[in-house]
Amino acid sequence: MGDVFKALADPTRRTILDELADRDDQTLFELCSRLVMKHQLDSTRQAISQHLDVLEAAGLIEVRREGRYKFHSINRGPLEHIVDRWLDRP
Amino acid sequence: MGDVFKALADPTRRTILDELADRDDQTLFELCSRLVMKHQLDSTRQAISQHLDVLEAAGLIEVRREGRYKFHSINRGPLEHIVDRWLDRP
DNA sequence: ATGATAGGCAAGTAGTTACTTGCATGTCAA
DNA sequence: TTGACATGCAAGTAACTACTTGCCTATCAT
Repeated sequence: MGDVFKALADPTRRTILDELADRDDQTLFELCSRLVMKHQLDSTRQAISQHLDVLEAAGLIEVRREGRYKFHSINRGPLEHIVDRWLDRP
Repeated sequence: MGDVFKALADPTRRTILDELADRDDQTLFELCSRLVMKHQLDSTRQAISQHLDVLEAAGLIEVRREGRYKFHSINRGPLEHIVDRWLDRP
């Protein structure tokens, strides 16, 4: 199991989460083009793919295969209470 | 201004925040000994000092000088809403 | 003043991380 | 089956990060 904080440490990965929060169930190519268009990112497909691996290992995204496509969705679970250890809220 | 997520990416820094959440207003030496005692950490003074610099740059701790002492306290402000961009809660 | 204490500065090192590069696998449409 | 498309794998590189090491400054008690 990957480290959620380490996964969030990279700005590109946070932008990927932004994009997936806006639109679920995107393929790698979809993500790449939308990251270029909307977020002014110009990473290669392989770079994005590796970021997705890190995010998946941290449990921050979930994956669904269908034929040659692989759809990625955000999983907000790990985000819910990661900072609660330092906060005094219920 | 430092990156809050990057500051949180290191386990030692998170432990430092744990310790400061438990007891505010600690000097560097106090922190070092308590990290050894309570958290099984054995980092050097310089290592801890550099971690404190990162945490301060990220706004996660605040500092108060008094003579030759420097007191460190946790600042929970930056922690409050860092994940809200991906969550749909009020 | 002198020594002890608390902390600061900075260069160097080992390990990690993001990214690239090139090729391979798997799926589908024609 | 063939070619195009979507993704996977893996070795290499450049930059970064945590940590060390050695010395320096500042404050205080005696």
